[in-house]
Amino acid sequence: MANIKDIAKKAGVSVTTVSRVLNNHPYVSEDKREAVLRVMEEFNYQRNINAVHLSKGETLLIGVVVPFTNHPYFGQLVEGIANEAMKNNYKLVLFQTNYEEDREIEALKMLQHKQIDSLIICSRICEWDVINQFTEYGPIVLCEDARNRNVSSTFIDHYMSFSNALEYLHNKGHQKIGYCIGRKTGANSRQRGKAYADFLKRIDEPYKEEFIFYECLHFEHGEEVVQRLSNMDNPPSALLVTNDFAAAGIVTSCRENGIHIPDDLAIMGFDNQPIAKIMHITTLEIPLVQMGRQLLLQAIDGKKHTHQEISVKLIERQTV
Amino acid sequence: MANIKDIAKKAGVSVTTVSRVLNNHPYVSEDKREAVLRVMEEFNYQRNINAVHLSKGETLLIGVVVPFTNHPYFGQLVEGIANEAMKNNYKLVLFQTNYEEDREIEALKMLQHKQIDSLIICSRICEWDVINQFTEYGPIVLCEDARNRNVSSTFIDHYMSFSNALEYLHNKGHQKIGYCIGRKTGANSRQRGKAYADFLKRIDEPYKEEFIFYECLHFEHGEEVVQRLSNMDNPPSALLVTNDFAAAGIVTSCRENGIHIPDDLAIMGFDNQPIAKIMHITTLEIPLVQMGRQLLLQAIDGKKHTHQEISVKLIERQTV
DNA sequence: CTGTTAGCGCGTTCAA
DNA sequence: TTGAACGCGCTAACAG
Repeated sequence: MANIKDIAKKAGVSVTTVSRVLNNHPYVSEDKREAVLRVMEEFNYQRNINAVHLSKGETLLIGVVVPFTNHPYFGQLVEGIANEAMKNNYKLVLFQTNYEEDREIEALKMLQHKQIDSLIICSRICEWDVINQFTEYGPIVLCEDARNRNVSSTFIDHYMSFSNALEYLHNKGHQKIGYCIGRKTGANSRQRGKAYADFLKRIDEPYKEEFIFYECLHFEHGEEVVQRLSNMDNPPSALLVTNDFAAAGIVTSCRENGIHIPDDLAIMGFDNQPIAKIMHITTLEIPLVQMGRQLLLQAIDGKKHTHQEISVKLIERQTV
Repeated sequence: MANIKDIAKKAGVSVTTVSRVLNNHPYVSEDKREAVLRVMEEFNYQRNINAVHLSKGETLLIGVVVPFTNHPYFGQLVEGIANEAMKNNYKLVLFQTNYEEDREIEALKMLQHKQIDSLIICSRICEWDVINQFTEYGPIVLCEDARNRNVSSTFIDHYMSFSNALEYLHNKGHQKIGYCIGRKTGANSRQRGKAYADFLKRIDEPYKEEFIFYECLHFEHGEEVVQRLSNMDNPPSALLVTNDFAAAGIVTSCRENGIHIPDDLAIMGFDNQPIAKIMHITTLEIPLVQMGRQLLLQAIDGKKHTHQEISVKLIERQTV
């Protein structure tokens, strides 16, 4: 493939001049510019981006770390990131980690090696000391409260949201409340767990491990939850479900099993995905697409570390 | 940041030797290797990947074009691609196109400019003449029957599958059959449309435009379908729904509206997503994750163009 | 086993 | 306005 030197020779100018027309610099006479352009056309010239990257030290690539691609929560988040990336002429490198720490480290290393300009971590398994080792190499943006850290972040106050949701259920007359969540650990999950424990103390209810359902990520997991619920002597009368699809699965499964919602069991979802509307699920709206946008903007800003709290909204429907 | 030359100087060897230990080449004495490693440690040496890319002419990056990230069909496909990419030490650059041709062209141009080694197009809006302009720059892999083209492909025989599915419904006693699909055009959609038209001719039924439902992508679209169905004087008695989530939405919406499945309306889904199992939806299994794997392997093979047909399997459950 | 050297393709300073 | 020359950091052919 022809390179800048070939073009220069053929057009009878220096590589510098070619480079100038390539980058729309001033100080190139119109005739030379045209000559260069003509030769480029003739040779079907393609500039080698990697050489540009090497020369400039940036790639216009931004890494995005997600545990799973195939999940509506991350799907919406990535959608927001992708849209904003497009607008700003950045491309995304997707890291699907399955919550394996090595995959996250790979992503961090790509930042270190300058193959990506910055890194957005939508959810992580690795500890802070790991991330801290890489903050010097480029902007890192988290999707969790990281205000006291050396990175940027866009986040929800999960402690507060969860507390409010629990309070809401309590005000509706529920005393025995359980919750379904994706995973046990994780910054956001821990916040929610703490909110739950504190809430129980406040209303003077005992903490029951069996009222918490983990690995609740997809629609199909609703069935397992209802299964377990049916086998309980003293099941919760309300469930906070941190994902609308899982909530929809629970609602569907309840119908099949003759469990009436909200009378027998109240369900409160999270995210306000479209499915929640169709199935009339009361939910806490989290503007994921907008959060994605924000994450990307922080990633390309990179100036200093910023932190943006996003607020949630209760959407009352018919499952509570 | 220290570079290979600094390391060489400090370690008292040549850059070549440093490069050799960097790439695990043989022919490096143990003491020199150790000396180099020690200096690297000391300087916290980071190799500049872009320089490697420039030198080698490859990036270990593979582009993936999808219309939407946030869709279970593409979610599963990308999951398969991502898993296989991980195994082979490739990373993915994600292009979310929203079916805008310009976005697809951007991806093709990144191939042309060698920022990615090859490109997987999961679904496209652009015409073949556009793609043909880029085949010379690197392997392009499509997720549709492209056997007579200058690319590789992994595909389903959608004409055959759709025909079989229609035949199955017909054998179950259905004469008035409609279908729901994502979009009007697109290679796969056209194949299905043709199968549908041919089938109607075969059973001597008139082609009714109102029996076809477009833009049926998500769970929530099921509601609209059922809405339209309810307003028909002479609605179809069976529906082929090319997406299990949309099928699930239809099933759910039917329940709410007192339409009994399968007696009033038979539903046949596609993909065999987990939701289909939970909701007992009869469906055509499409091994998307496996297809994703295959797509990636074709992308990194690149030797010559290969074409792989994937077969589907009917999963009988309770909605037909 | 080791080092010299010539690229890879482009950006950019500096002098003209 | 222009171009020579150097630098970006690394790989690999070749010579020793």
